[in-house]
Amino acid sequence: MAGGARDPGRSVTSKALAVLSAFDLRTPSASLTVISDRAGLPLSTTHRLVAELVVWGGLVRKADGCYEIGPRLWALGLLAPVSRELREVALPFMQDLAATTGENVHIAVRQGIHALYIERIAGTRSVTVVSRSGTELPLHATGVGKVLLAHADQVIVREALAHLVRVTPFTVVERGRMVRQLAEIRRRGWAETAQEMTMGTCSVAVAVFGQTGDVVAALGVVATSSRRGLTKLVPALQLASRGITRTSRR
Amino acid sequence: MAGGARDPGRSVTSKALAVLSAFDLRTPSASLTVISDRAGLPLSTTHRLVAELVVWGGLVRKADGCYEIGPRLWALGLLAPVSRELREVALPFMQDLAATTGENVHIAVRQGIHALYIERIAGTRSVTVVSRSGTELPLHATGVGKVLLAHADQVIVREALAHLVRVTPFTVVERGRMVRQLAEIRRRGWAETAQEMTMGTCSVAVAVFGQTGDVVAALGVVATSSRRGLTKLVPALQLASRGITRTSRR
DNA sequence: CCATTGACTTCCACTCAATGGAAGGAATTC
DNA sequence: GAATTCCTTCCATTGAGTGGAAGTCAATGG
Repeated sequence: MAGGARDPGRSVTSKALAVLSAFDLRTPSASLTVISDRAGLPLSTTHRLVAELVVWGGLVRKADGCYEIGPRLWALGLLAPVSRELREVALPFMQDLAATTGENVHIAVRQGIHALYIERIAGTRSVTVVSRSGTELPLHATGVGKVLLAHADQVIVREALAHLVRVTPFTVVERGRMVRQLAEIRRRGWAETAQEMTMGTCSVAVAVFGQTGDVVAALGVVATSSRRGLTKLVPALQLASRGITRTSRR
Repeated sequence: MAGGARDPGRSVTSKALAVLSAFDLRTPSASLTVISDRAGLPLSTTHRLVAELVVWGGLVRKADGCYEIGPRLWALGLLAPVSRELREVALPFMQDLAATTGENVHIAVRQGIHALYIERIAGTRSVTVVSRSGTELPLHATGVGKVLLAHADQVIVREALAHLVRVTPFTVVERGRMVRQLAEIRRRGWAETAQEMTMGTCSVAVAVFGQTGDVVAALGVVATSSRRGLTKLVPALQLASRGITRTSRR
């Protein structure tokens, strides 16, 4: 009866990965039907793939029947260089920054034309923030993003300048102005934003260099303070950035 | 010619997962040949699977040709409950503990008969520690492990008591003594170890409760101090534990 | 300079593992 | 108790996956 009406051109692996892709920040937990919908796969196929992922430990079935990402996949993700090399080294310095400044501290790397947030440490003044580990935000509207863009390849810069999406009324969407800002960031060594991503919050950020002198990440502080107040934190950020560089790749 | 000599009884998915399983803490980066060896798959099959994983973003190829876990897999792992619910909530409390006590703070959950370390915060006195996020250590030889075991199901306790492996000369390997220690831990609300996992380091730990009153994790401090000194930190640990419970599941 | 080695990539005819519609359960709602 | 929702199992069909072999490329060394 069945069997014939396959979905040609799609590998088993791609289907298994589609199942995993069904999970994201807004859908960290999903029922079989939801997974099947989101992955665009027949229910029976999804059922089989999910079962295999559960046996392996990549997914876990909760009491209510919904599936979640399992510890095995979590532990595997920790092996990624962003976690194992960057986060591991940067965390103590970020803690010190958060403790002494009282503000939220971020570290991010560039992923295409987005800033990928690796870690966030909440300061004591704890502003509510949009970013979380794993979040991607546009390069042009965030402090860390501007730093990463200022040190990116020309191809990336051109790509990013072509997508200056307006997020708030203060987002810089004029190419010429952004180009001038990027030059300024390279010159003075730090970037700033004022309500360009979220209304009511400002940020400053500096580059984190690898042992070879290339920019591997950006370290930033986000707060509700005025720009003036945040600018004072630049020396502390630069100190932490140097510490991270010195500590990495022992 | 070929084609016939398959490896029957093994699904494509299981092979793809075997490729991922080739990566671990000791092998966070591997060449195609190494992956093929570790996964027990023919080179050409490995090649195809790896290529698909790279396209998806689960693996990344470095300049030297070796593969590493990619950002996509890392971000996916962050969706696991241990990270999204527990770590996210516990981190600020752990930071405070590390800042005020100056010692290394750990949080771990039980995974079978092992303590799975979720996060470690280095104190200012920074002892070198064995644990890292994602590490699994025996329940009976660690402070957090003993807490988790003391509140575990009888089936688990029996299983764990059957595997009291000696790690150091001070590891508790006598069943009767361990049973008495577990009862004591339940009674007074905290566990301690003295050089039972690593020579020269001691630890104390307390349970972290979920909203329903069940033990979901264990919070501990590891240091080179004497047991006497560490015991003083129990109230601080208990305070942090309560804070974590209160903050979770808003 | 060419032989050798090792690591990776591509090729292709064969075949069995994957397929997915349908039917059967189980639990919940109306 | 009928309808609905969600999950699980079944099975004949077939094309996606297979892996040995041959080809490519770079590095080593005689």
